Amino acid sequence: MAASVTLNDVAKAAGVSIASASRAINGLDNVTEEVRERVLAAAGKLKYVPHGAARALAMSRTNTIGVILPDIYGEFFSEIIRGIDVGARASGLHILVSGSHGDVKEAVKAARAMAGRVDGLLVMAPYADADDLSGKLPFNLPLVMMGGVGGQADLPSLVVDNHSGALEAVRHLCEQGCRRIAHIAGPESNLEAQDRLRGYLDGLKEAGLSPQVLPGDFTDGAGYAAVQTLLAQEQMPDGLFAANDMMALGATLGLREAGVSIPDDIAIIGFDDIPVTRYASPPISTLRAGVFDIGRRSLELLSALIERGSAEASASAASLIVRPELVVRASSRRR
Amino acid sequence: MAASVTLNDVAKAAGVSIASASRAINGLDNVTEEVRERVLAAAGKLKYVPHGAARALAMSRTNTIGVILPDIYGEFFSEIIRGIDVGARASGLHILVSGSHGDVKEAVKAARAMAGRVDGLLVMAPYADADDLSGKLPFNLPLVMMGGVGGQADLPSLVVDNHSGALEAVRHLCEQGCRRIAHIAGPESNLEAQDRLRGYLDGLKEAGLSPQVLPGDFTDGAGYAAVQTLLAQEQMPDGLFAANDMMALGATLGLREAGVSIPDDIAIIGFDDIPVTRYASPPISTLRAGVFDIGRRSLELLSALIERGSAEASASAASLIVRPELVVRASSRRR
DNA sequence: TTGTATGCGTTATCAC
DNA sequence: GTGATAACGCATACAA
Repeated sequence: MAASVTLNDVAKAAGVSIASASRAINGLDNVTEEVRERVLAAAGKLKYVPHGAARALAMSRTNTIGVILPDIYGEFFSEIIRGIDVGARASGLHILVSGSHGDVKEAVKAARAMAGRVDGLLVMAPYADADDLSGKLPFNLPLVMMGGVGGQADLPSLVVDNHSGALEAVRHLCEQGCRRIAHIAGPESNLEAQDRLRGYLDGLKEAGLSPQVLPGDFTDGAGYAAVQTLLAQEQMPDGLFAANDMMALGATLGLREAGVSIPDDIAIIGFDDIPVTRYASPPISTLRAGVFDIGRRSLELLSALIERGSAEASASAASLIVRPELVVRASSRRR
Repeated sequence: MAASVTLNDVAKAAGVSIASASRAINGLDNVTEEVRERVLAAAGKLKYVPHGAARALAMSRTNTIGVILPDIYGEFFSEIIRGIDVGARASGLHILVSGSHGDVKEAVKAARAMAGRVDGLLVMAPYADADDLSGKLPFNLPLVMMGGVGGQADLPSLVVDNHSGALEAVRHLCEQGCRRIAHIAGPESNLEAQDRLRGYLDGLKEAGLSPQVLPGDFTDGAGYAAVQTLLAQEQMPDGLFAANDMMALGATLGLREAGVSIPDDIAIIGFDDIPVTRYASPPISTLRAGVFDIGRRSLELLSALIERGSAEASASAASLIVRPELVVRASSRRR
């Protein structure tokens, strides 16, 4: 059922060999103009469409890259995908996506399913137990890791310097006069969240302040819940650093509901700079990790690896470390 | 380079024929337990991973569906993808995505590239000149159209009743006491936008009001720009219906900047119910098209077509029409 | 320039 | 139960 009319049919209809038909269709120059026209005409009439899998098998080239993300939707991942898409279009590559849903096993399974169907892999797996990946992922396929912790399995990767970003967030809040700075953490098993937490703790130590960490899971609901905890305390913090923007957003919602003024009563800053931060009221300060760029540059890196041909190059490539940039908006600007 | 260790290698290492190796790995029952263990052990040691393209070619089954959207990121499409992803996981299908970037040619090109690599196609192409699709798209592959206009090329499809949704939006604004209701339109070539515009015009006629239509392109920037036009008028409208939520969002931003009160000075309603509408201030009223459900149900429909096997079934399947639901939030609630 | 034949990695149909 | 072997649809080295 799949693809009924084959190159063979076209060749037959045009009265040439299958080889000539192939050449004509692929635009090679060693075919008479007359033959080419006959073949193309036949192909058009029969509505011939090349069979991707067959071509991939014959050429061992798919012009497709596999993308494995924790999820394939939502503000954050959507931006990553946008970056990848832009890069992919530039390189003429298609995208096979898969969500690992926070599970390493799923990620490995997805990668296995992609073998032989992609020319390279772009994977983001910020899981604590991601060491498993190093051994199970590379089916000698070019591979680029996105995010996660630097040097993970010393694969080529693009990582964000989460620690220094968090540090900067804390320093910024201090500069705005905050003295009691709380932190809404990301999932405990998330490596990036861990680094951000460490940065927060180091920042507070540096400033001689005492930390307060609330649990979170990167969702706006968690931000909202954390704020409820805060509101129940005898004393509210005057600064809040959320491990990502969605939680910061949820926090502002809860705070507004409670009539707490932002940034006067409490200054807020998030992390990632997803688009929605600009639409919030007040607009949320954040650390721009360049989510879009992470996607785009990862793809460029991968694309280069693919062109260079060898999967070995993959093992030698250096990791790019992206340093997040402080973006101050109304949620934390006091003067 | 692609996938170096093949089934042949495994068979050789296990000292069996390639046929037995295949059977053992695929869990068929006609193999000795002893052979199976030997094969699995060899496969594990050699890190064998089946070659997707080869398997697809041999089985003419890819367990993958192709998804073609105008774009593969952003609030709206991200929600569609989420729906598709949920359905796909349930059916054990992988997803090959591609953005057509508003161009029919691109969509066709993407579809061609997917032939032989997917078991079915899910396409959204709300373009005015999408008639081309009907002839060029179906490479006798199961196909489901998402959105667009109903009965487009009488392919099985899932469409939103944009006209009735728009009508409802206008009626709602009227009920809130609005007398001068403006509309920010979507792209002229977009079929869904056209229907929403028609619904708006019909609604105004019904209420005996005179329309004002501002051009737009579904981006927040367009909403913002439209508001600037409005602000420059001698008399502002007291109701605003944006053809989608992003434009409504941009409009509220512009209005807030100008110190116009929402909904007291002007009531606002959008269309689609993308997640960000809830985070806006004030939260934006909208028509819930069930973006997520469109994705999920489209996939279910496609999945069923694939199981049923025939591409012909595709031609007989009926179209599902989704009627959007009015969601009233603070941006248009006056009492 | 054109056609023939082989291989890509699997599955599936046979005999054994 | 197991092992040759023929597809699957295409590209290509080689021969003509």
